Amino acid sequence: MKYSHRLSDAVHILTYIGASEIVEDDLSSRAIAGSINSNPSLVRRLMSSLKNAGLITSEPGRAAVSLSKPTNEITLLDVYKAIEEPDLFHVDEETNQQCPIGANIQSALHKAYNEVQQQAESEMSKITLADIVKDVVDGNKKTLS
Amino acid sequence: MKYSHRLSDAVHILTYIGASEIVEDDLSSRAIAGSINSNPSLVRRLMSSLKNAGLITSEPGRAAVSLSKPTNEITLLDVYKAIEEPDLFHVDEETNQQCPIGANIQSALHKAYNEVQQQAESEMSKITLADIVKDVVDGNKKTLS
DNA sequence: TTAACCTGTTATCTTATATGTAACATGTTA
DNA sequence: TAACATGTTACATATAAGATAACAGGTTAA
Repeated sequence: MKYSHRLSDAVHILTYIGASEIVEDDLSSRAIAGSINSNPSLVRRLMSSLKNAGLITSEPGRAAVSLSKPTNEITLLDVYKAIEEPDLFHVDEETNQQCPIGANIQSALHKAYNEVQQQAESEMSKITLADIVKDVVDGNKKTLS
Repeated sequence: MKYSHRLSDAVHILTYIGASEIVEDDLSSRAIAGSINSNPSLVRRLMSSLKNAGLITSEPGRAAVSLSKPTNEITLLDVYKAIEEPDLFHVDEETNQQCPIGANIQSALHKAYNEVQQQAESEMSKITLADIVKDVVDGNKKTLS
């Protein structure tokens, strides 16, 4: 998945909810889809994952989604784990076990990838939805002034 | 691309070259493909990218590829940049510019993603081909003993 | 010099995935 | 009861990775 922007759209949804004071107060999937320039079904599917991860609260029939936690307690890592595959890189699991290289490269790569993954996740855990919302709100103020 | 193992296969190729003393000394694309359990054409295409990045040296007609640098001077980051798209995450570039959120989310996400990218790349630059080769060779010794 | 091998490149096919879109069961509200 | 919402599923389309084949041209050894 190289051309995916699921994570971006999921953050967009959370930002929309968290910064709803600067938009018309319509939190329907249709209104959020309008902001993303996508469609309500995509939004509802992403929201389903966010809901399963405990990041948002919603009810059938009511356009009344809300964040389950304050924006400074929702990290980029939380969204990543709710939405994306767990691993940034993938080991080729089909290497030739009869070859000394093929038989040992998988564990060597897993070890290397784990180190990169940990650093990336550590950084993601430092970035909160509050940071994103602030950047968006500040950017909007700048436009208005 | 989510299910890609191009990076793993590229590291596999470099490891095969760098640890060729523990395999039969055949460095043809056919032999390397045999270790990956793939096909020679894929190997040659990846090698083409590795060659463009200055990591390996090869000549048409001769099965005599070699590393352009010592294994401890080739990092995982070098391979990543030679093979993969530059960005781990992708910003949705189609957001609604008429919406305060849609108009400002892109730059906020770019900023956040850049921080994660930098940490990941920093970690990748610390992992060298020498580390991978060592793990593979050690793993092989363990099997033989 | 010729047969057998190789590299480097391109093209095609298949498969996996993301997204767009529609549909529908069901809940909510005025 | 009409209008609108969510939550879920199904399907079509677009994109990308990988498998495979083909071929022009270089290399090597008998």
